[in-house]
Amino acid sequence: MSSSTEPRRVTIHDVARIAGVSRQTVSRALNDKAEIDGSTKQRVLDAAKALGYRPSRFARGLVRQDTTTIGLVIPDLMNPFFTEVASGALEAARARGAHVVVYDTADDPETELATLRVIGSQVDAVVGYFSLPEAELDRYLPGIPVVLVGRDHRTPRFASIRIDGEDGVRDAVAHLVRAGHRRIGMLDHNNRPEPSIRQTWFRRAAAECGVAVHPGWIVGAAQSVDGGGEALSDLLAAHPDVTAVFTFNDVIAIGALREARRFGLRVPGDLAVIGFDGLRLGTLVEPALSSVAIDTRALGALAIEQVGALVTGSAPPEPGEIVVRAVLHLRESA
Amino acid sequence: MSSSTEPRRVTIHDVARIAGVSRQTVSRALNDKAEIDGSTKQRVLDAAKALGYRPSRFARGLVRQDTTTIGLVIPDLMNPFFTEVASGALEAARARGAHVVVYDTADDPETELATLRVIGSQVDAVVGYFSLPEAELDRYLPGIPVVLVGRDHRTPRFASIRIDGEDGVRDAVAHLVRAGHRRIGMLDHNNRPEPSIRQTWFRRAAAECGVAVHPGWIVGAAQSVDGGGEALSDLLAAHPDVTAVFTFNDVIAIGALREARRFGLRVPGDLAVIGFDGLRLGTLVEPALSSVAIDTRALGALAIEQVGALVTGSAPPEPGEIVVRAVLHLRESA
DNA sequence: CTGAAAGCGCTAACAC
DNA sequence: GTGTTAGCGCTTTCAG
Repeated sequence: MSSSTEPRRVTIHDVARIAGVSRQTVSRALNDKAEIDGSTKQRVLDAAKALGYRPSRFARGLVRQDTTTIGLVIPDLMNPFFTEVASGALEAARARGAHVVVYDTADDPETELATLRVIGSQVDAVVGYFSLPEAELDRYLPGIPVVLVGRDHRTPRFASIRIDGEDGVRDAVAHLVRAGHRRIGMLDHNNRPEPSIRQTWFRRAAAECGVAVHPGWIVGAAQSVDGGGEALSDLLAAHPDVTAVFTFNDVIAIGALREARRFGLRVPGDLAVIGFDGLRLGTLVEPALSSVAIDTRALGALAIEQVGALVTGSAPPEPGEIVVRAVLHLRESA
Repeated sequence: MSSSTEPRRVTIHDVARIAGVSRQTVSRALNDKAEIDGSTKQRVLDAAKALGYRPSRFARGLVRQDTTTIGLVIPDLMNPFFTEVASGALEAARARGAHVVVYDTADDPETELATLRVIGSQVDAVVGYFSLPEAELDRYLPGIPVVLVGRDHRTPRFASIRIDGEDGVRDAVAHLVRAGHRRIGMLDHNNRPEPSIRQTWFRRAAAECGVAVHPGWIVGAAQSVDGGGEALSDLLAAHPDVTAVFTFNDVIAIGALREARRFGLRVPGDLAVIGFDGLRLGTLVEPALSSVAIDTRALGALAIEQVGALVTGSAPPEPGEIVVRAVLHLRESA
């Protein structure tokens, strides 16, 4: 979308000419400065309106460099988790007087790369969820402050916010075990070949609670409601004796809830379900979803704070220095 | 958040000095231009990295004015309707190579005003949901292309996208009547004193179908799930004989669904529910929500297209010229 | 292949 | 009160 097709930009110079004053006076009138005659000011304003003049944000930004624009990169706005994070980020940015350009990478590395390519010249700092290696980020974002959310940084000039759900997951598993569950499955994500860190927490917690986790009890799920349903279906087909599931996130858990209902299983009676994220959405489904909850909006706000700190020249934190902890929220599904 | 506290900006001039070349050569190296010696280029790149140089987006934008930045103003990102619209808008913007700065006005006129005050100098065009009168918009957005979503424009230089749900609502009411319902209530919003246009459509449809609408059958609801629940509770307390409800939107409908369940009512057996918006969310609840559906993502995309047209100098459309129609999606709740 | 000059549109200083 | 002079940092001519 280029503006170059337009006839020619109306500049402050044109307004000055029409109003019969200098450019400086035009500037004064437009910016509500004190030292200007009332009638002159009105004349300038009229001329500006008549010409359809509007100041160039670039020229203005160039001379009084006082606004911060932050690029917020998320994989999928339609995923309620990222919506909540974005919402918190927007609110924090507004409080700081910063502007936020939002980029949705569609959960796709190509799109993420394309975003990286254009973002550098549009914003003062970047915060978000990336899948690309840091070398790539560093390459396309030379010198630009970057805050990685949900993933530790290695590049010294970056910052990151770690999400620590280990205690929360331990509480979740302990809760299930206390309720008598011994065969607890997990619906992990299937985005990447490696198991998620959440799966690691889950296995560790199970071991600590003294319950074994059969390899077949852990199945991969696409990160969607349907994906969660299918994964539960697979799990139950192979291991109908599983009595509880922990899921990679709430979206998957909600799919599992729905699938359980279709199976004729009662939750939590026949099958207990605990998700991860603590989305608002989890309170709307029936039964309400128990979850290892992150304060998502606070996470978004924290991300903005961190990026603001980098912009104003603070030293980047150590990896793992900034942490958001997830805690177990028990509702009805377990 | 000001950058003025920083020591001093590293400019292209500094890089040129360190690399022992002219500024133009630096520019050439940085922008991957052809006419430059390989070793010179490397030297420049090294110097740039060593100094932590990064080009000023303002200076760059000033000289090659070729990127469009659109301001997207929405009342509440946490409301799934606006999330979906925003998502569609982001995707369309990406396709056009435009950048989108998102502003959440928190459904509050003060915040909306504050947003207007800063947005004008940050974006090339504005699109979104506003509650303020056009005179105010025009005042703070002088000369800037504006697209109003869900509300007709009067100011000639503006554009607007009308949402027409009249046929869809008629279909919804006709469906209910066909199913035997004669006492159909409505949960309208209670944001503003006036009844919503959706209520008007509802009354008109009911009249056409030959069913009377008792004034007490229409109650106001806060635009939230809880609000929907409370409103249904009020309605049923006063008029337990109502057998179906149409709601201002899906969020309210989902609250009604939940409340009906608490009341021990079966949906659609004891109470039929039809919402408005057609949110994804409606497919996740139990029973799945029937709704007069808008293609929200297409709406967002259309908004971006319209604003793009204005930016490139197209004549603004007439009020009511651009229309998105809502159609009845029958699922389980009616 | 590289440099010098000119200017993008605006505002902060300083004159008058 | 208003105009003049200098840039803000960058890229685009156009010479060499």
